[in-house]
Amino acid sequence: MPINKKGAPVRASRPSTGSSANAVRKSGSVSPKHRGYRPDAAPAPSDREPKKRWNADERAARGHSEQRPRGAAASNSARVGRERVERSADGRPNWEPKRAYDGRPTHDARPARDERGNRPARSFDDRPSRGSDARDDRPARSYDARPPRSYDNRPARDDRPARGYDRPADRAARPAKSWDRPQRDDRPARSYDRDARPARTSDDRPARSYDRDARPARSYDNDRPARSYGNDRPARSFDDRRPQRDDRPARSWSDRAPRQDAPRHEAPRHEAGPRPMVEDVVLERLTAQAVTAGEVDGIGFSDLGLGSNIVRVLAELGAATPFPIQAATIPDVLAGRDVLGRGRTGSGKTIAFGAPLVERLLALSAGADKGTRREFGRAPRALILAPTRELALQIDRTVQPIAQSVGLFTTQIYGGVPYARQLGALQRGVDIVIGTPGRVGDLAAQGKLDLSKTIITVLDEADHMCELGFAEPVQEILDRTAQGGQKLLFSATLDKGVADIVERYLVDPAVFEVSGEDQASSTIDHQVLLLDQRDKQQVLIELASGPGKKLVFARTRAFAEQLADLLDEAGIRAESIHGDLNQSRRTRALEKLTSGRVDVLVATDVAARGIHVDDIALVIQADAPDEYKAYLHRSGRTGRAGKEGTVVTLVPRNRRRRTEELLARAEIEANWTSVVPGDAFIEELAAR
DNA sequence: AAAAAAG
Repeated sequence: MPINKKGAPVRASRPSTGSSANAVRKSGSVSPKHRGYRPDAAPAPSDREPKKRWNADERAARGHSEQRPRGAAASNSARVGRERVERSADGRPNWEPKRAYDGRPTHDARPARDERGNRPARSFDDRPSRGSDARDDRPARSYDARPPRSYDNRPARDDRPARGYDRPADRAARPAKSWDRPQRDDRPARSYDRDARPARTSDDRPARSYDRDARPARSYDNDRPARSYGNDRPARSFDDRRPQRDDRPARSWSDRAPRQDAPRHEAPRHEAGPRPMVEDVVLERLTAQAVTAGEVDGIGFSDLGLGSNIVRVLAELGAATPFPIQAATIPDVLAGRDVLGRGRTGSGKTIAFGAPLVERLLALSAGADKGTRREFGRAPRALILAPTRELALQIDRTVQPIAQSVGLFTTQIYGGVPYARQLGALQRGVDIVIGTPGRVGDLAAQGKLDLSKTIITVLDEADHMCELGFAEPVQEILDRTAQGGQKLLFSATLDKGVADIVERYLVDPAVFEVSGEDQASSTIDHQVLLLDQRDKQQVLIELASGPGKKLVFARTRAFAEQLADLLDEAGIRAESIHGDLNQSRRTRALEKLTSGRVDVLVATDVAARGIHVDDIALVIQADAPDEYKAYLHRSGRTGRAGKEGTVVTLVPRNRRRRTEELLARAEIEANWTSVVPGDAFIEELAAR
């Protein structure tokens, strides 16, 4: 297996130069007969023998440098790194025709990468100044095989009527009416309806309108009386809540279900369809118990019921006093209740479930089986599932020290890495497993991971974990955990998408969110730049050229890769992270951003959720996301823990409408600006 | 249609 089937074509073919004809290239462009065949890029494809492309003899015959590793290492590196791509002597990938770079320095000018693929630190002096003054005398750059274009021979922009996107009044005048879409009723019934449940059709629901005004007001403001489910429960206070629990009328998810004033959550979901409108209505029941920031003033973690060891570790982790979502959920988690928690991105959800989970495990083992607590080969008693490996790792970094402080052990179980180490840890025995659904389910099915003693299960990014590709493996895993075990579901965008899981696995869950934590109160400034599609890459370069850490989102792996090259080529050190990279590359890319060795990370949505990197001041969406939740999560990589942040979304004019709708659904007020490359406003954003 | 998650 010389080359990984999935990753290699893209990787191996990727000129590290963000080059022209690359724009449309992806693995699909490989002809079945010619692995790596590049009709549009290769100088003379016909002179290249299929299957011998990576053959050493041929390479030598073609006079290429011989740096490419052999054997297994070769195939691996071909997949792994853009720096491993074959280059001819001038540093240009061997398939790439010589191109005029308009006088810009080419690869020849860049220092060679060392053995590990790193280039020596770049000095900012040896590359062309990218100041705005210098920009004009640089010829326009073309990245996708278009003829070079100068801004001067385009139709003069100034002649066009001014666009009003940056005028608030303009936007205010536009009613949010664009999403009262009619098509719901003729869509097909949901495919994963279970037999046990009656088939649902949209007909038994009141017609849903997406018109904001027609919907029952959804507000998380403090000025609305706390929602109660038909009973006048006394206001919650942290001191007297526990004893009162028994007096409360039983509140169960299911018997609250047929509410008339809210749309039923069982709207059919559709694998195909013009747009996933269904996911847009936030589950209203989640507003059940709102905690305000003021409510938790003066409360410490120990007041919430956490032990001194844990409190000390939390302080070391930088959490001296609980955030609202933590204050809200910790007591109920400790009490053994199922909990649904919604807290804005960066609001401290990991500690909200991690700390009480450890404390509760400790409490549960304090009794009879104290002696067996560290028994060799013991089965884990808690499981935390996350949608990406990076997130699982990150959760472990928070939970592990907390667990360690009370003598409990965690281990990470996720894919993309060898089994041995994970199996070894499981054989020794662990208390808390943190992982991703694939490998966890794999090991569980193999009998290597015994979940039957798992009495606490956490779904982080729970709404995502309940979506199409995840729901099934997640449910299989949940089915293996201990009957009646405690379930904790957390997400910044927790919505009705979790209803199936909740109905099936949760009992009388406590539902929390933090009131006032909506987008309006966020510390994130949302900017939308309307531009010509063909200007996107240049504008991206200008945006990314400022100081500070930036996270760039692209919609596909190929485009993420391409943009990383583009930025690299433009003299901006950039890494990419996406699912086509092997785990060590992914980890390294993220680590490079965290450590500041690169300022720019170009990512697919693999990095959209949960990933915390300190001090990302700017999130750039080279592609707007498809879904409003993705927007919220992506933008939530900045503005964390109350810090300021800016999100810039690049929107081609033909996607304007769609983006407007998306932002409206996300309840985000963005500032729209029409730009062309070189605009001072871009520079201003880049400088933030 | 894409991305993620097992290999």
